[in-house]
Amino acid sequence: MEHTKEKLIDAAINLITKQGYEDTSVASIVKRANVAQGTFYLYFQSKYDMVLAIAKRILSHINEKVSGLDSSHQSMENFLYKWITIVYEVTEQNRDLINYVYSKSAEKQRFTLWEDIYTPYYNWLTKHITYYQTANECDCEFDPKELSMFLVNTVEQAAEQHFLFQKEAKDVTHSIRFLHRFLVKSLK
Amino acid sequence: MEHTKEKLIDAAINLITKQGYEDTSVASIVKRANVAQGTFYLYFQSKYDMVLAIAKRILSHINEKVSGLDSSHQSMENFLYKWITIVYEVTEQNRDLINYVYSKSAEKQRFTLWEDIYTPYYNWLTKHITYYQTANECDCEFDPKELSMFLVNTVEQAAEQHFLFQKEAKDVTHSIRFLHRFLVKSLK
Amino acid sequence: MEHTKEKLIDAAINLITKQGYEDTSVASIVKRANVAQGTFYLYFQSKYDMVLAIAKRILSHINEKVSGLDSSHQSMENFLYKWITIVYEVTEQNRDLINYVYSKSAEKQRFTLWEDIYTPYYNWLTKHITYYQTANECDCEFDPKELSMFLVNTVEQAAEQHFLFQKEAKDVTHSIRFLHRFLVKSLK
Amino acid sequence: MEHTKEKLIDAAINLITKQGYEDTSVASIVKRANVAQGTFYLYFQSKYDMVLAIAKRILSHINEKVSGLDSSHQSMENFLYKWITIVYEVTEQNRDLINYVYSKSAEKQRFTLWEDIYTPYYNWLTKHITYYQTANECDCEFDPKELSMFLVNTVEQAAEQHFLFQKEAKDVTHSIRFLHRFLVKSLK
DNA sequence: CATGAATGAGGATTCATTCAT
DNA sequence: CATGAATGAATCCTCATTCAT
Repeated sequence: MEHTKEKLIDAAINLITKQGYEDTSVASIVKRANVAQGTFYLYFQSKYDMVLAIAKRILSHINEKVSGLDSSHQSMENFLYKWITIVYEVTEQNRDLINYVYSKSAEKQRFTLWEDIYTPYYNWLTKHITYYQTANECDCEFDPKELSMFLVNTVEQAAEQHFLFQKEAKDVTHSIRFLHRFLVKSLK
Repeated sequence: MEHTKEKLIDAAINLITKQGYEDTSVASIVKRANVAQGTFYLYFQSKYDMVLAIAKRILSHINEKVSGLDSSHQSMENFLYKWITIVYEVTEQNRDLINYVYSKSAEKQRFTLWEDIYTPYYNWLTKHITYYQTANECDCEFDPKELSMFLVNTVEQAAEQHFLFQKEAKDVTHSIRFLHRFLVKSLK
Repeated sequence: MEHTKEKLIDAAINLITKQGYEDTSVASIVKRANVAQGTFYLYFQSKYDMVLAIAKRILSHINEKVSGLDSSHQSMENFLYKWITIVYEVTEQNRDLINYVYSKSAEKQRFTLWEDIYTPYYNWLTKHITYYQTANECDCEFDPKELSMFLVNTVEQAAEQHFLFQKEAKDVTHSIRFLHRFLVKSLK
Repeated sequence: MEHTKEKLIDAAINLITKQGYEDTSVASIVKRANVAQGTFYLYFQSKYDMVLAIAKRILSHINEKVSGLDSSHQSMENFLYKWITIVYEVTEQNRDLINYVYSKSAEKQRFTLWEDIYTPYYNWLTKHITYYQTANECDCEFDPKELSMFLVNTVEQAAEQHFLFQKEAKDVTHSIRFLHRFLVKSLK
């Protein structure tokens, strides 16, 4: 038995993924979740508030998957490859959602919130990059924090691009290898 | 005396840049342009149709700036630096607009239009990359077309990221240099 | 305390009867019903959808009145006279509405709906005509179904005509008698 | 070379016949007539004014066709058959237009105009009915004027009905014969 | 916790009509 | 006679949110 809040989030993710945020009404979300209109506001202060909840869930999803990755037991190349693969997986599942959250984040007022959510992710990568720099597997001239942000954005962007244009029919593996090779060359 | 269509586009860019697409009503656009509500539909079939007009204008703006760049008279490193600088400039001016157009392009139905608009840009870069590969200034193992798309997206994404987080107060030059160094390492 | 949907239908009938369908805005309907604009769409999918609801109500109104008529207990002449009288009564009450529904029914796409609504009425009359043909009170050479449709339309049309031109000031009884005599002569 | 006014009327009839009056914009009429928007108001005071012009044209069309019919040279049965046939022809050509004009006539303010237009038609039929009553071919107990109006409306209504429901696929001749037989029985 | 009817401001779009050229 | 850009009120409809039960 699922909790009502979970049902709402699931319904929302499902619909937003299909139709985008603006085209997904609260009415359609509650309908899909099989609860009453008013119930929505028992769990979220507003429609936007719900997006934050979703963003948190996605990020925790990423964190979960990513927490298995450990720099101390493998080369940077391997680490990178595994991480890229994970990002592609998560992106495929949350494509439009991520897309929306990005675009919405441009609204200055709410921007800080989004930043807060992403910061742990950046920190996680920074930690590992620092490790590889210490281990001399990664070019030390890059600032680890700057590099982390750049990498997170670039990999996500490449993944989005891949799934958006997927009619090009190049398979995921090809796309991942291209990206991996490109990044490794720079990082070494 | 400006033409009415131009007045409308100017007003729209102005407002969308400030508030985003969804939060900019046709009413506010015509008000800012000082024309009647109906006049809008003399020049655009719909609100969405206008975004396309704007997108075309931005792209032609980019094309204009970029057409001065020539691979035959300079090294790849220089070429890349100048191109990145241009992208940063244009992005600063059209930040939220570009952001919106991206997010909207995720809607599959309208996707082709967007692709049509971007294709010449990809082609332009592909041409120059091929040149540098021939001249042995660029790693030949990358597929030029794939590489072009990746670079366009990555550079735009980096620029957007920079201006979005600009409170970090790192100056543009720093950000551009970081990106340039990263890309050059891979491409060589 | 009246149900909201009834309030809306009442307001709509009232206004459409006075001003016609196209000149009656949803805004004026909700204003007259004393509910909010959005409430309208809680009960009808569209303005047109409402007309169907009204049409159904009128037809059920007719059916109610007409269901008391029974061919087995009276001559065809009496039956016809009573039926005509009922049609005149209902027409007087719903004149412009009926008029509108007819004209709108000309739109092919929505035509079937209208047909569905009217069919039971045709069937009802067909049944009684068949009875009178069997009883040899009605000319058997007419196809009962064809005749029913013709009669329904002719009687309604005559009633409409009467109330439209009523400044001619001929009284209803006169008009009904004329029609009755004309039809009876043919049917026998 | 057609006169501009004629071009406009032709375009209007064409479009209204296809889509109905309310769904036919002045813009679409002038477009089809290949003239400028403003030109429309050189020939008609308003959109409604144009409908009157059209109504006149249809009626004169009917008059033209009908003027060939003469009661003195043929039996009432023949006369009636020929007249009904003409009404069916004209109705087929002007179906939706007639439909609209009827429904619009319900608006009281403009009603007189429409009556004025139809009166000559009623008079024409009244004249011939009187003739046949004198010649003892037609039941003298019917008031000729009342009868004329009834017949005009009934025949037009039957014709409209026929073409509206034409999927029933009964051919025109069948429908005309049914009507003819019905009316003749009464009139004799 | 849950309901769902009601709200009403706000949105995009249409269109008959005008008027300066 | 003809043009066609401009008008702006009016229309239908949507939707996030509230609140009495």
